[in-house]
Parts: sequence; C-alpha cells; structure tokens
Amino acid sequence: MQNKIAKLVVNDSPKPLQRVGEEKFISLLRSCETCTRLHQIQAHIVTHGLQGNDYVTPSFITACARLGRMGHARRVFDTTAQPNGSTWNAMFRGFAHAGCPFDVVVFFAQMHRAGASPNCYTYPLVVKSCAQVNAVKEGEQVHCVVVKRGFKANAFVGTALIHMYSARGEVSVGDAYKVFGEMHEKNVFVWTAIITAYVACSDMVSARRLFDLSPQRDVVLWNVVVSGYIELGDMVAARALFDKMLDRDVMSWNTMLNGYACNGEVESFEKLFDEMPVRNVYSWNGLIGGYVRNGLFNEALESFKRMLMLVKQEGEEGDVVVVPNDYTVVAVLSACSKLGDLEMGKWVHVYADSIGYKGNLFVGNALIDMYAKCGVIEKALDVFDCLDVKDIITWNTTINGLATHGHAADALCLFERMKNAGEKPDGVTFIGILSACAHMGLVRDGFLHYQSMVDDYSIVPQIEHYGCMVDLLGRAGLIDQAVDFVRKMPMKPDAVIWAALLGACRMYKNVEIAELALQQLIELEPNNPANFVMLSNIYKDLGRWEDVARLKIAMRDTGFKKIPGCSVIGCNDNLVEFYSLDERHPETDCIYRALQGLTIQLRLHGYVPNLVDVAHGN
DNA sequence: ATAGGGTTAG
Repeated sequence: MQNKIAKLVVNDSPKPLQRVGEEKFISLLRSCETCTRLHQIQAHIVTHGLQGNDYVTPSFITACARLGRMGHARRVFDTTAQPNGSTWNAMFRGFAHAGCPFDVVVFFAQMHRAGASPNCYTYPLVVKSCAQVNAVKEGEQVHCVVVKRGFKANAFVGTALIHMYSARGEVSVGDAYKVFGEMHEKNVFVWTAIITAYVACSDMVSARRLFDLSPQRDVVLWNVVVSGYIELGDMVAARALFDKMLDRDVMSWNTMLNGYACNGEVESFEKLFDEMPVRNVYSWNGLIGGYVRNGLFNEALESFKRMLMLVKQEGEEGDVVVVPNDYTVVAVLSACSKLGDLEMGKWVHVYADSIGYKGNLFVGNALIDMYAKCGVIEKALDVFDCLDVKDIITWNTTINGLATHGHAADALCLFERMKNAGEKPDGVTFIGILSACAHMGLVRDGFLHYQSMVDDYSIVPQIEHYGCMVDLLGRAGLIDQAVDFVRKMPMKPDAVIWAALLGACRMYKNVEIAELALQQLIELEPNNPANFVMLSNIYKDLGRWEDVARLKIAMRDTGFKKIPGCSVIGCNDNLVEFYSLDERHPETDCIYRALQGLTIQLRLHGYVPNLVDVAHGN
C-alpha cells in the first residue's frame, strides 16, 4: 500500500512534491510570531534548498517585515540572485510598513536599473511613498513608467496617482483630474479620490458637481462630501446632504457631531448625540470634546461619568460597550484643569495608568497641565520626570506651570535644561520665560531672553510677547519705558497690553498713563467694567473722590456690572464656589474660624496682608 | 501559493 503511493508521487514528476514544500513554508511563515522561530524556519528553508525560491522568498521577507526586521530582510534580498516582482514588492511593502517611504523610492530606482519589471502591485506602493516624502520629480518619473507600461487604467494605480497630485496642493489638482479623466472604467474608489482632492483644496463646487455625476456613491463618498462642507463651516449644506443619506454609518454621525462641536452649536450636537442609533468611542469623545471646546467643563465631566456608567452596565439596550481611550482622557483632563477639579483629575490619572497611557504624550502633557493648573506643581513635576520621551509641549507646559505658580526661578532652570536636552524653544516657551522674569522683577534677564528669542531662535515676537514685556517693565515700575515699548510695537496693542499697563499704573499710582490706558481700553472693550474699577482704585488711593464718583457714573452708563470674582474649591467629591465675604455655605462659621486661625499663623510668620485690596474685592 | 486603493477626532 505505502509503496503504491510512493510510486504514484514519483511517477507524477517531482514538481508537486516541491510545491508541497513551498506551501508548507509559506504557511509556517504566515503564522510565525517570533524572531527565534523565524530563524528556525530559515534554517529549514536552506536545508530544503529553497532559498531564493520565487514563492518562499517573498513570504520570508513579509514575515521579517512583520517582526520589524527589515535589516535581515535586506540581507536575504541581497543574496537572492534573481528576485522576482513579488520579492521586490515584499521589500517595498516592508519599507512602507516600517515608515521608511524614502527607502521605497530609492529601492524603486534600483529595481528600474536592474531591469526588473514592476507589476500592478508595485506602483501604488511606490507612488504613495513618493507622495509621503514629497519626491516630486521621482513621482512624475514613476507616472511616466506607469503610462509607458500601460498601467494607467488600473484603478489601484490611478487612485494612488490622484492622491499623490492632490497632496501637492491646489496647483496640482489639475494633474490629478488629468489622471482621473484618462481612466476608463472608474470605480467608486477613483471617484472618491478625485472628489477628496477637490475637497482638500476647498473647491466644494467642483467636488459637489463630481459627486452628483458619480455613477456609484457609497457611504464613504457621502461622508467625504459632508465633511467637506463642514470644513468650510457650512453646517447648513452639510446637514442637507446628511439628511439625504440613505445608509449613514457611525462615521457619518460622528462627522456631523464634530462639525457642530467645532462651530459652537452646542444644542445641535447634544440633540444629534441623542438621536444616534449607534455610538462608538469617537461619538463619546466628540460629545465630551465638544463640551470642552465650548467651555462647558461640568457637562464634559458629567458625560464622562455617563460613559463610565455604560461600561459598568455592559451597555444596556443595544448600546455598544464603549471604553474610554487616550483621547477621552485628554479631553477630561483638560476639563479638570479648567475647573480646578483635582480629585477628578487624580482619579483620571489612576485610570490613565490602568489603560497604559505611557505610550501617549498627549496624555502625559495633559496630566502635567492638570496638576499645574490645580496647583499641585510637585505632582506635575513627577509626571514630567516619568516621561522618557518629551516634546516641545511637555517642556512648555511644565515651564508655564512653574512660571504661573510663582516658581519663576525653577521655570528658568527648566528652560536651561530644555536647551541642554537639545529641544529648540518656540514662541510659547518664551511667553513662560518672559512672564517668569516679570514676576521675579528680573528686568535685565527678561530683556536678554527677549533678545535671544529674536537673535538666536529667529522667533518673530507676537502680541503676547509684547504683553509680557510691558508687564515686565510695568511691574518693575518702569512705566515710561513700558509706554515706549507699546508705542514701538509693530501691531496695534490689544486690551491685554493696556490692562497690563493700567495694572502697573495702579501699583505705582501713575494717574496720567492710567487715564491714557483706560481711554484705549474703553475703545477696545467698552463693556468691561473691570477697567473702570482699576482706574477708580487709583483715584481712591490718591483721595480724588470726585473722580471716583465721576467714573462710577460713567461705568453705570455702560449698563454693565462687574461680575464679582469667584473661587472654586474641591471638597468631599464636590465643587464649592464662594465669593468674597460669602456666607452661603452651611458650615460658614467653621470655615471662617479655620481662616482666622490661618491668618494668625501667617502674621506670626511676618506676613502683612494687603487689606486695601481685600476690601475692594480684588 | 505572495499581495495593493478612498473617510472621522487631539
């Protein structure tokens, strides 16, 4: 019996036997998960004499690429005498997958020189890589090869070319359209590519015309056009198209949700969220992020809690179980910073640890900002130290956190560390640095940093930087120099600048400049009564009561009342807000007793409170 | 037998 089978196989020529071996190795390579295993398989391939085999080699290279071993793949490739098209393609795919589009372009030139023939799988990979590295000339050369070898009608190749030209901006959308026009047999992918190209250069008229002409429209194409209108802020047109859609998917709903959120239409996105048939994590992120974007931080936290409840209940009534992700965490943390809700912030920190945020810098940066804004600068620094990769945002957030919490000296130290670490400061960094100097009264250092910003880093000062400089000079009592700085600004000073000057005038009792500043402020923000109060306080300091009365009338005439400043403090899982001399809290007596105790302690340590400002509610 | 394309949020 066994003899019979052996005889049959032998008689059938040796080819099927080799084919069995090839197939075995291909399937082994496909399921290979570790490098050790890869090397074992490689050894077996060699003993079977199958190295350089037309079918096994591409699979081997693909397995290398999957395990991140492109160096090894390359050595194998270099020892392959006659690499076939699939072997070349496996190399291209590997480089592209590893994020090395440049190597793809270089390798394609090598393929061309070697006289090997690309096939229809080669071109999309190479064209896409040219687009990624902005290889304009090479991209056009590949396009020429495509035409010469008769691949321009291929839908895969065509979409890649259209995408490449559209990535070059509106000047090349004509080239993209030319590729599109020369293709017969266009499928929905090709139509989507060209319509996306017009959407990308904000030409919604052409995009819509092509959309109406398209013989086939799937949900992706509809979404592209809807998001095109949203990009231009035309929510009415977006909604009209959205309403016409027959089968909307979650992404269609999410696109609309985010569109409303970006355009400040809070009620619309709330309503849309309620109407959604299915919600995924993006939908929830859109809702929470939408609240944050529009300043509704409490609503953001409430929605987050709702989301967590859903996780606990394992998604009742058709709701898909939605687990918060890194983006959710970032949005929630920024709401915590804005509210000063440290307890929630800490809870989210633990949660972020549990989902392993360490790979995500956005989360790390948001944590630093949250702790800094909630006044726990030590914890902010802990998070900073724990991040092994830092970006410019990390440094800026921490420097600004230190600067705004009176740790100006530490902010300047960190700035030096930043430069030593090879991170290049940007305009935002210098806002932190200049304000740190302003708070410490370091006029000379402030000026040196300002000069260094312009000379060493070629940063053009923005209005915020001028604001910092006016503040720096003003706080130091150099009012005339501050005014000089304002006069020499290349742009029109804004309210922040005049308010900084007015504040300095208050400190140094300079009526003349204060009146000038107020005049400007009345023009810029006629409805802000705080400006009147500031000048009024200067008159008070000088005992000019008639002027105080005059201003009071002027202020009343604006019809706006100054909203009293209010503080918020987290207490037993709740946020309590209180005003100056507030007595609304049930435990008012106890609170004031504690405050009195603190005041006594402060005085014992030599602190002299500024009672004038307290009495005036500043 | 190997293997490619169009969309959404920081």
